Amino acid sequence: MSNANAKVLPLLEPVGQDTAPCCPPLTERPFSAEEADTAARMFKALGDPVRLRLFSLVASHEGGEACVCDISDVGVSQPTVSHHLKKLKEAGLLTSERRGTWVYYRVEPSVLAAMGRLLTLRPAA
Amino acid sequence: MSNANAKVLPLLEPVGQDTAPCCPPLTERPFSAEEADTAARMFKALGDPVRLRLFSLVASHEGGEACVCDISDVGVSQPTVSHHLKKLKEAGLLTSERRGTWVYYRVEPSVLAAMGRLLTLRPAA
DNA sequence: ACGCTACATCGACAGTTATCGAAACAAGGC
DNA sequence: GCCTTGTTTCGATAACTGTCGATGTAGCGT
Repeated sequence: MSNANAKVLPLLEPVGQDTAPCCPPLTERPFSAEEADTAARMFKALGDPVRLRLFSLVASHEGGEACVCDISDVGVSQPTVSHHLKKLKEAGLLTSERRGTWVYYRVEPSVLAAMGRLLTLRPAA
Repeated sequence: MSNANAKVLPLLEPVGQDTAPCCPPLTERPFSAEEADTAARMFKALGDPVRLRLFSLVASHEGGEACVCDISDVGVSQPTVSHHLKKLKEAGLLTSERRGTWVYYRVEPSVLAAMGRLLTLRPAA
């Protein structure tokens, strides 16, 4: 198995605090096919109600992280929760770490900021 | 037919400039099932590369609007373009208006702002 | 070693979605 | 009226996605 995370977003690594993590604001110029593909993957990850709730649960949890046991009460089975968390992880929105029996998930702030920047309106134009 | 837009987001109408259009920031508190359902619909609409490109083309076009003929060059057939535009419209992200032979699409700024707000990080906490 | 708990993966199924070609519809010019 | 151009709708199909139960794996406690 060796969870070598083979599907993390390629543009995640070089993300700093002021570097453009993936794309310019949607309103700035037409997206290329590549940019659209990258950005759509992130939006799609949040395009499911269960995933959105899980993400919100992690993001709003004390300390910015939560173990699966804390957030499993969203009305679907445990395997389904695990499936969705994996999707969020593959989209680069969450990271996970095992500590003893439990696995803790936390949000990736830079990606969240990147998506927010995508949706900014034209300053004044 | 009578295009009585029967599927516009219910929370679109009462949106002002400072009222919460749908949900608090994702990081503020766990989303309810209802909130998640509403917000996920918007994210899902942008979760497709073709739709994202179309949306970006409209949003970045001169005057904030574009006719279908201006944005049909995204690599899919014309019916498919129309299909995606319809989806974006149903999600409340675009509005359309027919002027003579052409149909013009423009972005709904309030919804864009709402999604941006959803993704804001905790101010300082 | 054994069982128990927390979490992940597998395999299958149902529902949804993206895509196309063909056809219908709308507006304008002849 | 009829034809041309632009756009939407229709019907069909292939691919994807969410969901589950069963099973597998990792760590803790006895």
